[in-house]
Amino acid sequence: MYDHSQIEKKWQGKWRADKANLTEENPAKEKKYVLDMFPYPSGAGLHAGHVESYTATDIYARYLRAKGFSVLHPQGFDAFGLPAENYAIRTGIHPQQTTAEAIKNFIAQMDSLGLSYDWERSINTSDPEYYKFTQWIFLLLYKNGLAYKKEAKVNWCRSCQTVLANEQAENGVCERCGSSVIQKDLSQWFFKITDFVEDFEVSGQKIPGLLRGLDDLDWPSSTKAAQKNWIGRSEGAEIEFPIRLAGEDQPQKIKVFTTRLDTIFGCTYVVLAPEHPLIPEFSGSIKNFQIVESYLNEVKRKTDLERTDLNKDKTGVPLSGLEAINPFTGEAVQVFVADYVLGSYGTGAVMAVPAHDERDFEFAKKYRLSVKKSVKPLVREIDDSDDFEEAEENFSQVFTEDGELVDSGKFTGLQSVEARERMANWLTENNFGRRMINYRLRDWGVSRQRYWGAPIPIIYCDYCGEVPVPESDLPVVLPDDVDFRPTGESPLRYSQKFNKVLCPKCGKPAHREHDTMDTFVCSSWYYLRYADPTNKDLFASPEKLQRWLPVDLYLGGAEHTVLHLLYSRFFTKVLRKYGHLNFNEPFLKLRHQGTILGEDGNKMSKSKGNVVNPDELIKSSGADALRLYEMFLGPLEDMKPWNSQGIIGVRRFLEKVYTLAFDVPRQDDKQVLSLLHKTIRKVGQDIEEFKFNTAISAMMILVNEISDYRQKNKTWPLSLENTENFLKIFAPFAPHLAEELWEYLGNQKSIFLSPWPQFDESLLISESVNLAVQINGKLRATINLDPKLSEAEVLSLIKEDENVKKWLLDAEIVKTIFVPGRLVNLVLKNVGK
RNA sequence: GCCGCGGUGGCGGAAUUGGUAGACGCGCUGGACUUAAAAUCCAGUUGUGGCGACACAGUGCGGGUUCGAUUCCCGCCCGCGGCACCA
Repeated sequence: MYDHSQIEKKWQGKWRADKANLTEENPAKEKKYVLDMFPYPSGAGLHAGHVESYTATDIYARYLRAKGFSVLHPQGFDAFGLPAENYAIRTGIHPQQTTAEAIKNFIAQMDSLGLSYDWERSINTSDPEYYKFTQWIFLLLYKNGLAYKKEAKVNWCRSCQTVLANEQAENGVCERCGSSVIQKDLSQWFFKITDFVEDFEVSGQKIPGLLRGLDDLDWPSSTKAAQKNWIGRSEGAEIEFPIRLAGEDQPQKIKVFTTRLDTIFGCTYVVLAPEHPLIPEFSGSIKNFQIVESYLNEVKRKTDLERTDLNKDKTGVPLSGLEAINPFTGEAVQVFVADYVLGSYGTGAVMAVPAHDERDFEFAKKYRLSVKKSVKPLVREIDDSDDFEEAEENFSQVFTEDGELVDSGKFTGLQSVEARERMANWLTENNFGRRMINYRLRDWGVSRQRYWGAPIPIIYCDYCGEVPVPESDLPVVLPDDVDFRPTGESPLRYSQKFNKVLCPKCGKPAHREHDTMDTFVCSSWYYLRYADPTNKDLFASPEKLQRWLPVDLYLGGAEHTVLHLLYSRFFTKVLRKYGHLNFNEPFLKLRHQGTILGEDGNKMSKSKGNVVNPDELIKSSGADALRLYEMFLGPLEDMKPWNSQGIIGVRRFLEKVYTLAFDVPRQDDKQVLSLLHKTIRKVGQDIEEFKFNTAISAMMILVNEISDYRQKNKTWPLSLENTENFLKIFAPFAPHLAEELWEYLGNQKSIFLSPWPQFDESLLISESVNLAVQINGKLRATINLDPKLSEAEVLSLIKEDENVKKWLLDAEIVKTIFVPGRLVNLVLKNVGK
C-alpha cells in the first residue's frame, strides 16, 4: 500500500535533520538563481496558485542541482502592508504578531509540499535587520537627488484613510476597498524613476535604461509590452504660443506638446487643463472669470472615475479675452479650459486640431468651433477605388492618420513624416519651441500615512530643516506604542518614543518624518538580500552579489507585470549607477504562472465557495500527488480551471510507480530501454522549457509500457541501474516517493545528491517505425518497417500493400514525396478511373 | 480605440515547429472480478454511414500558398489580459 502521509512525513523530517536544502557554496560549480516572487504572509495561508508556481520552481531547481549547478533557491516574506494593519485596527492584535504567525504557517505548509527552500536564507521585510537597508537605499536615493519631497495632488482613499499610488487607484477606484478615490494635496516623497527611462552612463559605459533594457530580457512579450505601454514614450514637439490678452501682447507663453506637429495649420483653438498655472495668473483679467472659476470647482468635485469617463460629453469654457498666436500662421485663436486635457501629462495644454483629432473634433462640434483641414489622405499607388472613396468619406469627418499636407503654407504637399521633421527644425530656428519626448510614467510616490511599513529615515529640525538620518543610526525602528485607529495621518505621529529625537546636525530637539514607505519599496530589492541575508553592514557584500546575481529564473503572477517588476528594475539601475552592482537587469528570465480558476471556471474566491485548500489535498492525496496534479493540469503559463476529479489520474500513476518498482527479477528489455532513454531526453527538455505537463505525460507512457510488459512477462524490464535512472527523472516532480523507492533499492545517500542521467543517442533510434502512406495528401495506409530502408525499397514494399494497390489501379504516379522514417506521399493522376 | 495572447473531442490538454490531428489524463460505455458496491484490470470512446474492411467530413469562419496546413499568408468573427481623453 502506498501510504503517502507516512512516506512524506518521514522524508520531510529527514531532509530537515540533514539540512538537505542548504545552498551549496561551491565556487567550482556554475551558479543558478531560481526565485519565486515572495508571498505576502496572509492569514489565509497558501492557495492553489502558490502551489503551482512554487512546485514549478522546485522542479526546476532540483533539476538544475542534478545537472551540476550550485543553485540558490530561497523564499521569504513580503511582510509589511495594509491587510495586517487593517486586521490590527479591527482586533487590536499587533501586526507583528499576526505576521509572525502567518509566516510560521506558510513555512509549515511549504515544507509539507516538499519544497526545497533554503530557510536559513529566508528574509522578512518587516524585520529591522532587513528594513535597515530599505532605509539605506532611501538615503542613497536622497543623497543623489532621486528622492524628493513635493506638495502634490495624491489619490486619497477616504475609507482606507491613506494615499494610494496611481497604480493602486486604477480608474479612480481604490485597489483595496473599491471605494472611489478623491484628490488631496499632501506633502509627499517621490522617487525619480523617470530619470532612468533612457540609457545612462557609468564611467563612460552606456547602460540601458528602463525602456531599452527590456530588449535584452527573456520575458513574456506581453509583459514587455505592458511595461513599454506603462512608460508610454512619445516623440513630438513642444510649441510656444505667444499670448494676447484683451488685444495686448503678454510676456507669457502657452507651451503645448504635440506628436502631430504636421497638423498645426489646422489648429483652431488652444486648450488648458483646469490645473494649468496660467489660469490663476490671469484671474483678474479674464472677463468671464466667475464662470471659469465655477467650472474649475465643478471639475475639482469630480472623482477620477467621473473625469476619465470616456462616454460622457466633453465640457469646457472659453477664457474670454485670451488668445493664443499660432507661430506658424501668426493667426490668433481662442483659448479654452477643459478637463479633457490632463494637467499631469505633457505641458498641461494642447493645440486643438479638430480636423485631425477625435477628441478635439468632439469638443469643437459641441461648442461649434471651426474645423480646418490640413492633412489629406494619400492616394494609394494601386488605386483601389473602394478604399479611396472610404478615405474621402473619412476626410469629411476626422482624419487622424498621416497623409499629405494641404493649406499649410510652405509645408504644403509634404508628407506627414517629413513635414514633422522640417517643421520641428523651423520651430527651433525661429525660437518657437523644440523637439520633445514625453512619458506617461510619473515619478513614484512612496509616502504612506500608515504604521505597518518601513519608516522614512528623515528628521525635520526647526533650524536645519530636512535632515537625513545618519547611516550609523539606521535602522529607524518602528515603535510599539501606537494606536492603529486611522486618523488620516500616520499613527507614528502620536508615538512618544518615535518622535523624541535630536537633530543629527545641530543636536536640538527635532521630530521624525512619520510617514512610512510603500511596500513596493521593500520588495524592490529583496532578491539582492538573499545573496547575503545576514550581513549587518551592507545590503549584500560585493562578493556574494558577484556569486549569485542576477536572478536566472524569476517566476510569479502576471499581476506584478508593471509595478513590482518596473520598480525592481529601477532600483537595480540606481544601484548600478552608484557603483553598488555591476549588472544592468535583475531578472534575466521571467515567467508567469497562469491563474488557476475554480472548478466552475470563475476566479477562486471565498464568496463563490470554489476555493481549493492545499492542506486538505496534501492530507487526502499527498503532497506528491498535489504537485504532480497541478503540473499536469496544463501549460504553466495558461489560465486553467481546477478539476477535482483530475487528481485521481496522477494518484493512480504514483500508485503504479510505487507497486512496480518492487518487482524482481530485473533485466533490460530493448524496447523498454529505448523508451526510457527517449523519456530521459524528453523530461529534461520539457523541464528546461517549463512544459511540465508533457514531461509527466511522457513518464506515464513509460510506466504504462513497463506495467504492460510486467503483466505479460512477469519480470521487470529494466536493470537496477536503469530503474534508478527512471527514479532520478521522476524525483524533481515527486520527491518523497522517489526518495522512498531510491532507499528501497538500497541507496544510502539521498537521490538528490545523484546526477541527472545521460541519455544514449544510439538507443533512441527505433528498429521499426510506422510509416504513413499518403495518396494525394490523404492517409491511406500505415506500414511498419525499418526506418533505414531506401526510398526505392520502401516504394516497392508500399506497392504490395492491399490498401495502397486499389488506389493505384488506372492511375499514374506523377510525383513521389519521401520523408525517411515518416511518410510517403504518392501524387496520382486519374485516381480511380 | 491601441498593445499583447489565444480559439483543437463531453472536459484539461498533445502534435518532433509544414509531414499519420486528438498523445497523456479525467469522464463516459461495455466486459472481468464481487452476493453487491467500491477499488482494480481488460476493451472502446471526434462526428456521420456501414456487421465489417473501409469511406466521407473535421483543429472559430472565408479565401490563398503547397504533393501535404492545427502549423505559413490575406480578410473576418469570438474570448482573455494590459493600457486608455497621454494630445
